[in-house]
Amino acid sequence: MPLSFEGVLADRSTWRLDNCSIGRSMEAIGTRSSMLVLREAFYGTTRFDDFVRRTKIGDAIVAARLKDLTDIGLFTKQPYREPGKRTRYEYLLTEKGRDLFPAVFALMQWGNKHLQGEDGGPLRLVEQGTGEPVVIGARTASGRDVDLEDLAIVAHGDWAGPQSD
Amino acid sequence: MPLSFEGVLADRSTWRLDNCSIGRSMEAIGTRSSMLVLREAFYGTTRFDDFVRRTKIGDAIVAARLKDLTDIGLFTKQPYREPGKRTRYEYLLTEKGRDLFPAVFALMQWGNKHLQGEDGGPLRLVEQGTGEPVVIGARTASGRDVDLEDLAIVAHGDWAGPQSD
DNA sequence: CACCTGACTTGACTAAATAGTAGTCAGCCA
DNA sequence: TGGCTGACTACTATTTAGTCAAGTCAGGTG
Repeated sequence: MPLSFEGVLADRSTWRLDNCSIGRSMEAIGTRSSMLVLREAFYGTTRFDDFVRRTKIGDAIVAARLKDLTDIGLFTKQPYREPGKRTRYEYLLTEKGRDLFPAVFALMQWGNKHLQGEDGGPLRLVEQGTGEPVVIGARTASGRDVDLEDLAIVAHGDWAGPQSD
Repeated sequence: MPLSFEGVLADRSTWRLDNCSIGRSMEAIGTRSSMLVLREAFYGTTRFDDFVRRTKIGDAIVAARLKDLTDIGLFTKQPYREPGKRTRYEYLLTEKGRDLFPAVFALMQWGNKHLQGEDGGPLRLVEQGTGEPVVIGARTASGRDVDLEDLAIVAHGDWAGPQSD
């Protein structure tokens, strides 16, 4: 059995979650187009036409996504001006947006391993400078790797009591 | 600027991806219901009615998701038999399914930090036994933490040449 | 000042995900 | 053997995502 529950959560039959962070995250950013826009932003793209060209998503959807993601605080709009052009806006990741990088690259890592051919997909994450391969995974604050079997879930905050239904 | 590109990828204007692993992953599992079913599976749920009860998703959708996810190889169906009942099937995560745990818990971690109130959501990941907090993030093979600014992308496999359009 | 361009916006439509309800069907039990 | 239960399957409706084409509009250029 993967993963264990500790404390009041130990008996899985006595509680159920209705404000699950995974569900909320998926509601906020759980579409292909959101993820591709975020991918591009992590790749350094900031301008509308670059998002459109590099994601191959239509301009209407890119515009809608940038608006949504800006509304929920993943991007900020900064005015910029190219000589001889009028003022436009570029879309810069906020901390909230940047904090998504483990999620986005975990999907890339999984896709590389399981949805591509033998070669494992076109792109790899490495550390800048050293070129060492980079892996997205779980570890403790003190730096130990943790795999699924060694994970546990604990209740946190005021939501500490099980409630059944 | 977050993240850098190395080698042939250095000039972002000369290439574009059309077999991106992030896009493929989202096509395979990029729905709220898939993620919630996977969450439950990581929590140890294996049986149909438990998935239905614990996710609050309707039985029709759970059945569809379990079928999809089994078809693409994230679950296997194993027959089981309770005394006095007929044979049913339980849904067990395959390696391909288990490999998604960084992606799923990265979403949880992000949601805890950015989509919940002050308390940061109801559940926390810790290491079994020690109770140490667990974080999903990037690190090198040799165990060093890497953050976004120190990441780089390199081309891999036969897809090594830029192609523009 | 008419024209053009880039960055969106709008609208019409298709496709996919989700919700809710109503079957189906294998087999245990009376 | 006829009903009951649990695990699905099928159907309809609604909502959301995505495609495509056309329209808007600020402002710089000829």
